[in-house]
Amino acid sequence: MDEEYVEQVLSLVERVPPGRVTTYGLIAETLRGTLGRGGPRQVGAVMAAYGGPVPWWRVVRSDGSLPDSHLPDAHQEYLAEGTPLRRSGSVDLRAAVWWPEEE
DNA sequence: GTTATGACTATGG
DNA sequence: GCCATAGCCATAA
Repeated sequence: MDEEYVEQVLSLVERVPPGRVTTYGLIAETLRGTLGRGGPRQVGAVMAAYGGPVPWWRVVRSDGSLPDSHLPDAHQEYLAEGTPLRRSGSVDLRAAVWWPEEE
């Protein structure tokens, strides 16, 4: 099944360094390069189903804002990790974005 | 095969 | 950066 896809997604999320974040689209593109399938929405679906154990707050939308429901928890983690935030509470992507390949 | 749905993205305002 | 709209990938009914 898509167990492999799930494994890859979670693996990448776990690799994100503290204080940095990545986006659904970046993960999706990386996996599309290796597995040749999936998309941002699939990554989101995987996170919704299996994202519990991993640092899901380090995965944000392409504009730096977060999924509606996670703001309170995520904000707390960002403060603890020193993730660059903007006044609105969204992440400052320009400073915090992390590309899976650069590790 | 067609529709609806979802932790999405690109584009225009 | 935020809002609305259109497009995308995969799954389910």
